[in-house]
Amino acid sequence: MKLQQLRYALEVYRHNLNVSEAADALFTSQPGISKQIRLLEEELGIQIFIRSGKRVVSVSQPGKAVLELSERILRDVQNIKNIGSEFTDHDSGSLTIATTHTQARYVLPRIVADFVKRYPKVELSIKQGSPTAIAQMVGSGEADFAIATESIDEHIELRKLPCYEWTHAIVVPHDHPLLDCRHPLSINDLSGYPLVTYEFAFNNGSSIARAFQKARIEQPKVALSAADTDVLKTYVKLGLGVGIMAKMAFDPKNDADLQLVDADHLFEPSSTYIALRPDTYLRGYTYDFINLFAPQLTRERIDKMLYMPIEEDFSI
Amino acid sequence: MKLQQLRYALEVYRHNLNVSEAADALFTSQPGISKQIRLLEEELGIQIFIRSGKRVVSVSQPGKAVLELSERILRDVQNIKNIGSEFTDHDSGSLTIATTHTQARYVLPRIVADFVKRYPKVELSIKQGSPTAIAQMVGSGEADFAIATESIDEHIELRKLPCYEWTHAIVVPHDHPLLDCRHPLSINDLSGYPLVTYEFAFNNGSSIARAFQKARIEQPKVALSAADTDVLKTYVKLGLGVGIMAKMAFDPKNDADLQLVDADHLFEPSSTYIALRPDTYLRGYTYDFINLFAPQLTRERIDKMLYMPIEEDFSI
DNA sequence: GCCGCTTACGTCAGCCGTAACGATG
DNA sequence: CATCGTTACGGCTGACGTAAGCGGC
Repeated sequence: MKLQQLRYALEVYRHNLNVSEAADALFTSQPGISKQIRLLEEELGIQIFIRSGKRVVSVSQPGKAVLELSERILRDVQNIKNIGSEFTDHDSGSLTIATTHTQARYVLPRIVADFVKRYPKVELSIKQGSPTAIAQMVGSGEADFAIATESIDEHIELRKLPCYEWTHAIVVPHDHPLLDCRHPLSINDLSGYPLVTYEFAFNNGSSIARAFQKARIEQPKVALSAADTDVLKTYVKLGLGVGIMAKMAFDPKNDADLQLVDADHLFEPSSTYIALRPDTYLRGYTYDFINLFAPQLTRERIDKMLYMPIEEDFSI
Repeated sequence: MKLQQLRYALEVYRHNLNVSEAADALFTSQPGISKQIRLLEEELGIQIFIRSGKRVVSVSQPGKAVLELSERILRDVQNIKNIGSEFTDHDSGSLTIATTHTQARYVLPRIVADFVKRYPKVELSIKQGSPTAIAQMVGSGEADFAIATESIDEHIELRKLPCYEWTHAIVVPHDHPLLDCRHPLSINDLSGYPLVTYEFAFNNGSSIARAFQKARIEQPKVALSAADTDVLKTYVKLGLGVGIMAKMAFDPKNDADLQLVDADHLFEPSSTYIALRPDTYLRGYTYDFINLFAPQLTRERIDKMLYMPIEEDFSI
């Protein structure tokens, strides 16, 4: 068994079982791929792929298991290579962060500025996506870690490091009737108006969803569900409704035509997490980035959280 | 990077950093090993081993990390090969069980008899050892799983599947004064006599230790601490003291010169676990063995326990 | 001087790429 | 007939074994 063979099989799998395409992606010849995969199958005594005539049409049941293990093996190979780079050239390499819009737009910029100053040789790339998408990016190794404010898909085994808490706020145009309200706002005050908020705001486990559930308002009227805060603010400015957004995303300068109303008492604070695979070798600068982002997360604390033996409790 | 190179490096490490010995063990030439390791080091840009002159004297810090990952990679490679065997020849292969004396002597025999009848082609081997030793055997992949009654070293990440509960009992010779006791036995009754019990009986977390602690007897007099029940019974027969042993290890036929006294009310029941690495591919017959041992552990339940996403809770 | 690792070199397996062939829809 | 995979074959890299060299204890 050769590492190449595993790599080839995986690449075919990732290219919808198209061998030629996989060959192109790996900058090698198509017959080479075919042959090595057949050799691997021969060695194992099983078919990884199911062929119809000469075409590869699906993955066999044992093939799935083989591909899964191959993935882990190749990830570990990458980990070993990372160890090398870490010690030869400890301040160059790459770092890929998957995150949501709010973080990328309102929180990360100053962190990133610090980071690139300290590590100019690190290729930093930030991938933006939905909470689900970023969890998958980390799960597949496409990103080194995710910064997520929303609950993360639970079926992938990721470690979550809590970073900080933040709160939601209400925004409205200056002439909005909600501002005439003389008492502290309640959820019921809000529910009279159409809402403008994040598309995942009413996901299970979200503090916004919980607040409305507690007030027994099952189906608040949502005028617009935005993927990001900029869109959200734009439509609030247009008078489409009352905005519920992360308070930290309010910018007094650019949002002068909006009025911020505190809502700390309406919604429980949310947590921002860093989520990463427990089985990756972290470069020194990765620890530093996390530390810049959340100062309480020192290298020691991160290691402890990542490698801490797992407590379990199975009842018979 | 080649799998061989990782294999070579690991083998050298396992043979006390002796390259020639590793070469012998792998049935290859010594220069080959040297060269491949150097090539690997060159590719990674780090020294895995530290050399003094021409001798390999220790493992570098990054080398430790590399070896650890290599170990996992090679385990996964073995897993892939196991998948192959499972589908080509699903009732032959090998199964290695690490366990303690009591299990091997009093519980496993009838299970093993059933198993070998069902799977005559499986090479079954049972390794006996102390609780710590068997945990290490599983951790290192030397054994497929452990059957343990005692608490297991926590720092290795093993999954524990509860199998059954059992209780301790008291044994004494027929003429022992303890038998004159007219009321139900208490811990205090016991403490008047020297004890004969297992050497790990007063380990932390043991139900025997807890029972004595609860009765405020810190240092019971232990006449003999035995590694296994047979030794224990032998010395109780000699009148050395009062035996505390697993009730299931009492054999009315062979132990006719001993008197069994129930002690269910004195010691909490203990649990027997099967402990295994969560990252191994289990052969069909392995599931069957576990199921023979603990009928409630069906393949589905085992899978669920092994692959269940892990709940975590880290506070800031 | 013996043990243990490295260097040097010849041999050969096996990986890869090109080209021709075959099957499928 | 166009697309996709297999078979056939030659070139070449690189892994391995043998033999010789050399630094430590």
